[in-house]
Amino acid sequence: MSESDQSRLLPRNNTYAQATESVLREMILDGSIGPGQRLNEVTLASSLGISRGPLREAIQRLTSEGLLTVISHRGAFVRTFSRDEIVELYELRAALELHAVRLVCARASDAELEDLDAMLSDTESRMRESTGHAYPQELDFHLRLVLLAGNQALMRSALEAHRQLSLARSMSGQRPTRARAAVVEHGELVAVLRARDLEGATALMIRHLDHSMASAIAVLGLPGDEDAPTTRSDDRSRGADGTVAPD
Amino acid sequence: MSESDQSRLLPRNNTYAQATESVLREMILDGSIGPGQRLNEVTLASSLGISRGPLREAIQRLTSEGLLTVISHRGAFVRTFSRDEIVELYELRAALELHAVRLVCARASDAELEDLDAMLSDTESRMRESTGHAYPQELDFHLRLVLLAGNQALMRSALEAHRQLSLARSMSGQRPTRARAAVVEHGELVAVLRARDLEGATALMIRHLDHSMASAIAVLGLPGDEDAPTTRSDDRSRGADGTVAPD
DNA sequence: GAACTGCAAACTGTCAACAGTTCACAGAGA
DNA sequence: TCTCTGTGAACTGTTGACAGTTTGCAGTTC
Repeated sequence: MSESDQSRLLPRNNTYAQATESVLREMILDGSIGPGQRLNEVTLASSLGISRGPLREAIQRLTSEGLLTVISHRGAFVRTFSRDEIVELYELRAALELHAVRLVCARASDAELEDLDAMLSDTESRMRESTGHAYPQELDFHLRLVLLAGNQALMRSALEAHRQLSLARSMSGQRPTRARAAVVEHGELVAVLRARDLEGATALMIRHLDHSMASAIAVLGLPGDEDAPTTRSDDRSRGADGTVAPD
Repeated sequence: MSESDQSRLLPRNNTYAQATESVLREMILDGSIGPGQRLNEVTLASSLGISRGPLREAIQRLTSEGLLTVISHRGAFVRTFSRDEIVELYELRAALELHAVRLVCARASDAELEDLDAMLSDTESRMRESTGHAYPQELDFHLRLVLLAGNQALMRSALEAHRQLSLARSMSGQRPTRARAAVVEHGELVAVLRARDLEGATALMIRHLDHSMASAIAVLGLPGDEDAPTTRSDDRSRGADGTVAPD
């Protein structure tokens, strides 16, 4: 956990509740608060330098975003995901991103697709010179693709699904293994998109998501159909840098 | 506004905040609080017999559901929709429901599809004997279809999109005009689904959603690409029974 | 008459205290 | 030794009051 929590929260967001929502989301996604862990309202509020009111509002928002689970009179817990829930999220992504592919194929300008391609090459070169597990977290390739579809409602849903999956992946302490393969598949997808080949793009996207899902589930060690991991408090088994498998 | 607001809120939900969320959502969707109208926290809280805390939590939740818009230091407003936003929501529905069609076609049992068909006939007969604008609001045909896909994440997104469109439709005081046509198209869709004709079902769904969107936009009188209607307070132009165009 | 300034009322954002529930542990009983 | 019950600490849900912002209006100036 970075020690900037006590610092001024309001330069960007003009309300403690909004600022707290951002800070909390970050803490959850980067693993500062591990999956299954409970959020103690009075401790957390005082450590953030605010009172429980704005904190509770932030918790409500993150709950409807699917990052927290709150049980009445018992508290808010960082959400954990069963194998089935992860499959469902990938199915949701397929629904959204396959439609995004259709829209992009029909609407995006050549220049926009070229930008996407350039961004991808940039990622690739940065991955080559780094140790391999530094994946740019800023804005995922898939989210950029959805952004190109030019539909805010679609983007919002996609972002939510991605955040949930990012949290789900953080349930394992594993290093990413599929980053390079994913980038290659992204490249293929952009190529067929630039050729306006909708059928090809659709097929590639389906295969890509299947690979990604298989990798995620394997990494999480959830082979069977077992139930959701129960709420284990104090499991802070993740790495310090917060990078998790992309995609 | 029904006068049950002051009555006990907690039989079903065990928290005032949860109960208030349900009550407020209903009030928004049935038009008790018109689109664009502002929610006065102290007035509303006292009329619900609670304090501002739980009310504010409910407001946060409905905001992230897309039914309210809150502006810092100015208040929460029932959301209004521009033409473009409605188009976006229909596009989102297309993404979700076309995928649902694929899943249902592959997974749903014959018995489940038969149930869906029976439900439809029931709706049809009830529509025939009523005056025509009483459409069963309980659970829309499309949502039942998504439910059959057996994916909670998908269902959640679809439900949210439907609620937003339901609110959008309530912006006009018009009676529904397309209910009968919609039911017919639903019947055709179920027929091809029962034949496991994925291509046919997809085509029908696309056409059906296009019709539905065109009707919604026409009814709302938003022909051009004009901006979002600005926040008009005190526009209570809707009918009293809360029924709005289906679909 | 129009535009600007300053003030007051109304309202939202935040806080600290109270109330009700949950949970863990100690002690009694079998 | 094990199970059950009761009690108290810890925590969440709710409340009422305080603080800061917005907004409309009155008064002033040009």
